[in-house]
Amino acid sequence: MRAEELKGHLDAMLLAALEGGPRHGYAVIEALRAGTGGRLDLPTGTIYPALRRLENAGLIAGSWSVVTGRRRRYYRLTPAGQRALAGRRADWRDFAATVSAVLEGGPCPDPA
Amino acid sequence: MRAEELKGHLDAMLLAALEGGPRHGYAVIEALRAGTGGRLDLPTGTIYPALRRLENAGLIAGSWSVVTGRRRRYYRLTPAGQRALAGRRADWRDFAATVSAVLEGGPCPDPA
DNA sequence: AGCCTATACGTAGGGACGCTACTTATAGGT
DNA sequence: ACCTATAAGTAGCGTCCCTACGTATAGGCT
Repeated sequence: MRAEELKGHLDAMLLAALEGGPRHGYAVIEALRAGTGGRLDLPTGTIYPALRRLENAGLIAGSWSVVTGRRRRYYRLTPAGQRALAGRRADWRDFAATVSAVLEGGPCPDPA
Repeated sequence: MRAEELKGHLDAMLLAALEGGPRHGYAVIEALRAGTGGRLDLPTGTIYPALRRLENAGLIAGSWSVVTGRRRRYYRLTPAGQRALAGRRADWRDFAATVSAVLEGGPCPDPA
């Protein structure tokens, strides 16, 4: 997975990863890795700033808790986040259809 | 189409737009617009630098010509560009499958 | 003649974003 | 004592697409 490909689609996947219930950052990484058969293995330097960004945007809400001595920050989707997720899903479908039309569609005939 | 979504996928679409034969920049814009039903309407400030980038990378080759008094730069795929296009197509399929698995797949069950 | 639009190419600068590399800290196994 | 897994975070970097602008010709309209 090339890095540039991901740009603009990470937020949608993070929101989707939180759709099934609150998760902390490390668990999000593992959920995405497991959910994609290992194809998506994001570094912490990608995840943690992205979660902060989503939190600042009001799409997710975080809270600290301590489990077996380790501090964890659990994030849950806010109502705005659920709406954003629905929008991002629609965006993705539209985007995927557009790119597929160009890449998978036959070569554009020369209009000349 | 949000801007960030496109990142990393433009090159593949430009290569695909040139697969049917040489085209100049302005014609590439129109071909992509027509091929996607107007969903992809890229500004010239996106296309021209991108074509330069692909040319510098050796994936396309450009040559000037003059048609009805207007100068045009026609680009054609190089053999390396054809190989790159095949690779990018495979990348796209893999990427699309990965994102779809996360967004369209059911919510990841809580392992707890 | 004067003006506007379409055609056609280009650059400069900026904003957004994900990654690399590094730091801090606890739990548990060898 | 050491190493790995778990868990969170930051600083700085590089890439990339877009906005805004500049240049020029062809052709239609008034």
